[in-house]
Order: sequence, then structure tokens, then C-alpha cells
Amino acid sequence: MAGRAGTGGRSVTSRALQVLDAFDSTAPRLTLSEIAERSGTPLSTAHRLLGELTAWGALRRRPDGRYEIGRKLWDLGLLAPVQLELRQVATPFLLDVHTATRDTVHLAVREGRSALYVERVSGRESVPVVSQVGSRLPLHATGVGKVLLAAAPDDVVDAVLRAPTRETRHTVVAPARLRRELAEVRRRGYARTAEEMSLGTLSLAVPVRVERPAGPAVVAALGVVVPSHRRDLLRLVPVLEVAARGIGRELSRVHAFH
Amino acid sequence: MAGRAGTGGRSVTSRALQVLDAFDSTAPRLTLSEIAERSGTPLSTAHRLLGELTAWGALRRRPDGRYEIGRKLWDLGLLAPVQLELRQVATPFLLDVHTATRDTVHLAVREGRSALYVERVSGRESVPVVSQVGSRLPLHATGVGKVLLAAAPDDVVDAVLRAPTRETRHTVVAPARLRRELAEVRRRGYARTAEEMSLGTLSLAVPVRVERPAGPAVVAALGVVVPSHRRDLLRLVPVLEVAARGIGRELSRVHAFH
DNA sequence: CGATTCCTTCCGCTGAGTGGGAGGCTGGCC
DNA sequence: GGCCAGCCTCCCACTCAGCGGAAGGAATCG
Repeated sequence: MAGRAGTGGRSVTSRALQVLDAFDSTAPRLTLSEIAERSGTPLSTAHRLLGELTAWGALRRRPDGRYEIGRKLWDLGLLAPVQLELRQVATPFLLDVHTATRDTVHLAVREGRSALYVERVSGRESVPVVSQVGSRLPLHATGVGKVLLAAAPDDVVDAVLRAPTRETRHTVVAPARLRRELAEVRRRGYARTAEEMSLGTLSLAVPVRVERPAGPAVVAALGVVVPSHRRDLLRLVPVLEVAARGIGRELSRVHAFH
Repeated sequence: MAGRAGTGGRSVTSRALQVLDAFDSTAPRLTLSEIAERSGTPLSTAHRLLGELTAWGALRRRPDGRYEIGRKLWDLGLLAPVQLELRQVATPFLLDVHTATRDTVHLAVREGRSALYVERVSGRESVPVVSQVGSRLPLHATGVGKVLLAAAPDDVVDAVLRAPTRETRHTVVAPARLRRELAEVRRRGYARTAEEMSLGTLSLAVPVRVERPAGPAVVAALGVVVPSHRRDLLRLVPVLEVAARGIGRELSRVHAFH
């Protein structure tokens, strides 16, 4: 590095996108120097880029000098069709389930080797749960995850079972046992977990299916999370199934129309 | 413009941000040429930028060749603290109201001269409403808007009353009458509209207040939208007030804790 | 089958972005 | 109070990354 300038701009447009990459859910508010370090950008460059991004509205400067994601990115993010149709169709059904049970209700899809939570309805007195809209949780340790994994292609199952993370002392990490569980999920049509992701909670989930030319396909999973002391969890299976069928039916209708 | 190159890059980082600006809620899916035109970017430049943005994940290429906002921007957008705390605190209360009334419930804040809808809970059989999370509606034609406007500084009120848009034939656009209505909203503690934003719907809204050193401040508005044939709308006032007070109380607690 | 529209790729030019460094500001420590 | 360390802000000469005109495909249409 003898020269003085112009070595930057690897391949993405300016370093602006690298700067944005410095932000994630574990670090939503950052100082200039943190951003510079996390994004591997020289301080002065980061400073200028942050100024431009802030002027555009992608970021916002807090009174304490830190930067955070701004309203414009929020707006744009809401335009993302990340399961937009699925969410719109499913939300009323999630509300129905929530109204009937007062429990925390989730809708998740599989994204690679994770369960991506795309929608959530949670009441006030619900147990605190780790999942949030936009968060990704392992496929082998949650109800919705098991449902999605049970419907996933073999290579995904193999990849997940190769190194299942241990989340709590109840997490099932033995590949053979996980395979048996997945088979059971397929047979029974629902998945159940007990304190496998977070202590103190049970979960129950069912698949959301749509009819495809090649046969029914699992496009999402619908689940509830309840405190451990609840004994009647399996009574919710029919409730979830009704809602899941409703979602599947609506999705088919929307697709046919489109 | 005699030269050939390098005239671009006005002031924002690359044209990438201009390209992103081409997307809005009225145009969430665009072709290359549409984007080039909407953003005032030469076709080949737009093409390259779109490639980079797509590689980064900001955009996604649809099977039909169009571009749309991608998952990465969705992720980042969810990090935006756009009333994040308010939303988290308020959502359970919105659910309570929805459970009690089965109506469409909104939470909005004032942003400049618009009402910004930050959260929404709508049932299945609800009337179709124009508002969506992230959308902005005029302050003078909706229930939540009037509540927010009634609590806004004078210069905002003046600016809005200078040129109120006509949304339907029932929209109140006479400044004098609007001022009288705002006074009434302040006096009674709620706002009501009848088909002023969209035909076929009524709305009702109350302010969400928090205690500040300088006295109570209106930080948001909580409202419902119902079909026009409903006659018992005012019965919902106490329901909304209870929820609004609950939200205010929670907000104060969170702030004190922080 | 030529016309039209839209997308993709190429490549020489140049000025916009780059980043080292100087300078300011703040707060903590001796 | 003086010094130092950690941040942030600003400046400016260098240069190479982005720019965009233009040509070449691909797809659609009448």
C-alpha cells in the first residue's frame, strides 16, 4: 500500500452498502468509529458516507451522536415482498387463533437452514419469547422449525442434522432422534417442543399447505408458544389446523386469481 | 454536456440511492427502464447499479425480470427505531381493542403535516381501508389525523389549513370549520369522521398522552375504522380511552426505567 | 420479417470518491 | 490546571472506479 487514495470500492456500489452492513439486530445503534471498524472502512470515508446516508434518510443521527436506521429504510423495507402476500393473507387467521387462545401465535417460513419469523401476534400476558418478526431461529429446536424441516428437501435436513446447536439442556441434538421426530411430525401433522429453544415454554406448530400441480407443498408453519405449565397444549391442534387450512385456501385463491 | 462521462453522482453516494428512490408504495415492482426513467439515471448505469444492489440483497430480481425490494432492506428496515418502543408497548393494547370490537384499529403519530400509521390490527371481515402500516394520510381527513392535528403546534395547523386536500365529497376543507372541529376535539377528547377519507367508513380516535415535565403531551393517536352503517360508534370512546391510557402509562414506565 | 421495445455488454474518459493526516473537542486522570 | 486519549470533523491531491454513449441481442408484435 504505497499509494494514497482510490484503493477502495471493492465491488459493491461505493462503500455505502458495506457501511449499512455494520448494522444488525445485535448492533442497531453505532458510533462512527464502531461503524468504521465493523465495515472495514477508513474513518474519514465512513464519516462522509454516513453523512450522505443520513442526508438521504437511510440513517438517522441520534442526539447522543450515534447512528441508527432511519425512516426511509423502514419505508422501503415495508415494500419488500418478503412473504407480503402470505402475511396479508395469514394475519387475520393469526388474530383468530390469538383471540381464541390468547397465546402468542407465529407464522414462519423456511429460509435456508433457519426458520424466518414473518409475522407474530402476541398478547400482553404472554410468556416472553425470543422470536420477533424478522428473526431467524434454528429449524431443529422450535415447533415451527420442526414442521418446516419435516417438509424440507433431504439436503437441508442433512445439513441441519450435521451440527444441531444446543439451545437449552432440553434441545434434541441427536441426529437419529431428530430424524425419528421429523417422521413423527410428518405422520401426525403437527410438531411439539418442550423447552428446547427457551426454558419455560412449550410450542406447537402445524404446516400451512397449498395445492401445487406437483401435489401439496408446505409453504409456511403456524405455531403457538405457551408457558410450560400448560397441560392442554394438544387441544390447540385442531384450532391451528383450521387456521392453517384457511390460510392455504386463501393463498390458493389469490394465486389462481393472479 | 459535451463530455462523455463522469457527470453523474450528484451528491448522494453513487446513484444507488436515487435508484432506490424509484421504489415507493405505488410502484413496488419496476422494470429496468422504469427505474432508469423514474430515477433520471441512464439505462446502462441503472443496469449496473441494479446488479450491485441485487447482489448485495437490497433488491431482488423477480422471475419476470422486474425488480423489487429485497430481504436485506426488509431486515434493516425492521431495525429502524421508528416508534419501535411505541409499537412494542402499544400492540397488545391494539389487540385488546380489536378483540373487544373486532374492528380495524390503528396507531398513528404525526410526522410533519401527515399522519404516519405505525401499527394496525385489522380483522378479516373489516371494511377495506386505505391505511397501511407505513402509509401517510392527511391530518384533516381522518380520525387519528384530527386528534394529532388538535395537539399540533400552531404553525403546523396553519400550514395544513392553508390547503386542505379534498379526499371525498364529505371531506371538510373549510379552514374555519376545521378550526372549530379541532377545538371540539380538544374539548371532548376524541375525534370522529364520517366518510371524509374514504366513502363507506366512519372513524373514531383518541389521543395517547404521556406525562412530561412540561405537562401532558400527545405522542400518538389511537383510532378505529368501521363501516358507515354502524350507529354505535361513540360507545367505543371509553374502550379507546382505556387502551390509550394504558399505552400512556406503559410508555411512562418504560421511559422512567430508561 | 422488418419494426419496436427492452435488456445486456463493452470500453475509453475523467472528476468524484478516497483516505492519510491535521486539527478540534470532550472528559478523565494525575 | 495541564496532559493525554479517544472521538469526531474537515481538508485536499491523487487516481481509479464509476460513468454513460453506443452497439449487439432477445423477445414481442402486427
